[in-house]
Amino acid sequence: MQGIEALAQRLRTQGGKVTSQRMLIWGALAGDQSHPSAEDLFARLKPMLPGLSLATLYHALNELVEWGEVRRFDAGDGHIHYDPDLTPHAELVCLRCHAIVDAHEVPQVDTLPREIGGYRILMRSEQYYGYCPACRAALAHTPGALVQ
Amino acid sequence: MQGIEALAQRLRTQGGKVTSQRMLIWGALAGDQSHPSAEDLFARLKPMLPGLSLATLYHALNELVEWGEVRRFDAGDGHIHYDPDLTPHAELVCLRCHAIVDAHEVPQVDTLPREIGGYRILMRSEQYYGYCPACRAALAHTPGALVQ
DNA sequence: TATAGATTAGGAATGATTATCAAGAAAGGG
DNA sequence: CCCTTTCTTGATAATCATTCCTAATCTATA
Repeated sequence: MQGIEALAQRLRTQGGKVTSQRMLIWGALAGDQSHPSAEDLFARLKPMLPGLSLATLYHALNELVEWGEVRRFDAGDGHIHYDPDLTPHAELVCLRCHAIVDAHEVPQVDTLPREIGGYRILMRSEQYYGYCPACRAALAHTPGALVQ
Repeated sequence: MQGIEALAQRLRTQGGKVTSQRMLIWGALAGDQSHPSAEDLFARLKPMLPGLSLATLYHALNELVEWGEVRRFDAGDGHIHYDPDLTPHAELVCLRCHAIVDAHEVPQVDTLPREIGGYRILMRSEQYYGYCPACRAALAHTPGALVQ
């Protein structure tokens, strides 16, 4: 039920306007598994929307997040990352190099509570923080016991 | 086992130095449930450490995060928030006003896998995004169906 | 106490994100 | 289909959290 049509529908319902920018931004994000940053998306969109402004992109992304269409999260690298995948899944984030990978190994309950503590819940986010294989190897040569 | 003594111990083990700044920063954060930002902490520390530099605070916080002593996360308000509570718990984050509350209602497994997908896991983070009671009320007057 | 190396303070620099506002589209009613 | 209203966009300036840089200071160790 989440096609570009449904998004347009939800936009109109809320009094928002369906513009080519919004549709293309959403289209560029939909199905993406790479957790892109705003700049990643900007570079990707530039060819098909040469006049696009960064401000417009940020604005549209913030709206998508606030409407519960897209999730944003912090990997510790100074960039905000966006993820259109709202199905239950966890991410692995490296504390050292900030690499991000989806963790499909982690079991998930696929029912999201409608409400918790008075909050109306729309999305859920789960991250596991640690050291990626490469950084583990790099840290192994360190005297300390950071990585057992 | 997590006193200020234990932290000093771990610092020394890794070849790091135990400084009053680090101890006070960690002390100001320990036991805090308010998910403070760097600026919150700076204001709190200034009285007891007048010469403290923001750069030092940021540096210390980044170290604490990288060492797995403290968790950082993004509430969407343009600030990084820090949480010293590494026990399994979820947070509720408002997509509109960015209020953050611990969600003790959400059941947790209290065993953290040592490793997932090659990553050495140190911490876990779980957030539920939606609208807080106040924002739900505010949005109820909106024509759209954002909050059913 | 002397030395080596890590850490800090301070301020300048960086750079991602937002604000501003005039110009340009969409929605909706006639 | 035209008009009006309202929302959205683009361009650039502004913001402001965070990081960088360097000399001075402190910790650990002998």
